[in-house]
Amino acid sequence: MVDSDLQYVDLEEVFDELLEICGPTSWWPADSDFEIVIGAILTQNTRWENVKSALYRLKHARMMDPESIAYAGLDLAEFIRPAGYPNKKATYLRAISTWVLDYGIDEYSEAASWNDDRLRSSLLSVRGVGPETADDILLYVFHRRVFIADMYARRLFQARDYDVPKGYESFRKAIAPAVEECSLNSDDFGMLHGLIVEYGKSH
DNA sequence: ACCCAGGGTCATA
DNA sequence: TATGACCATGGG
Repeated sequence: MVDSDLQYVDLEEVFDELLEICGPTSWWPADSDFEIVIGAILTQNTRWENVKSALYRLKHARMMDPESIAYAGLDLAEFIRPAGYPNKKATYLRAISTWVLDYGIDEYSEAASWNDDRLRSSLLSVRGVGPETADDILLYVFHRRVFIADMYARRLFQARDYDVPKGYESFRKAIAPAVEECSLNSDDFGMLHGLIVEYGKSH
């Protein structure tokens, strides 16, 4: 049998199916948009339980704001150590926090006025922000209609005999027509990603 | 002890 | 363009 083409995936059907199985999920769990940005960096190749510990330590140290992190010293690495790669991620957190100070993340910010492509490429220019992290921020902070083409989504569609191209960007490009076509809004896509991850964890 | 998680960078070919 | 080494902690 020839594998099905991702461009014809019915994402609404997938959404309804997973919602039926898993029930509603609340993604992205956070107290603020800035915390989502920080969490998106910290969770790279890292379990969420470890990230929660690091986020708690930052909040407890009153550092959960762009100024504190952008100008933090060597101790920043110690606060986030539970999330792994402390030296790398401390550098990344300073970089994205500087970006936030420059362009903003609230609805009246300069960044919010950019279209999806410009916003995405600007995020990708930040050290430590790759395609998946950029999409996390586009979806959960800027509320754009974005499909997170991560490993969980890959496994889901591979299990359904779809031909999923290698690499994040190739996968994303292949499913882009289905994202365009479907009637899911930004909040739906946010829930969809949560459902795909929760479903993936339990299978 | 071994494997991997809600990835990305950089050097190399 | 596409691999591979590297980054680091905690849970199974």
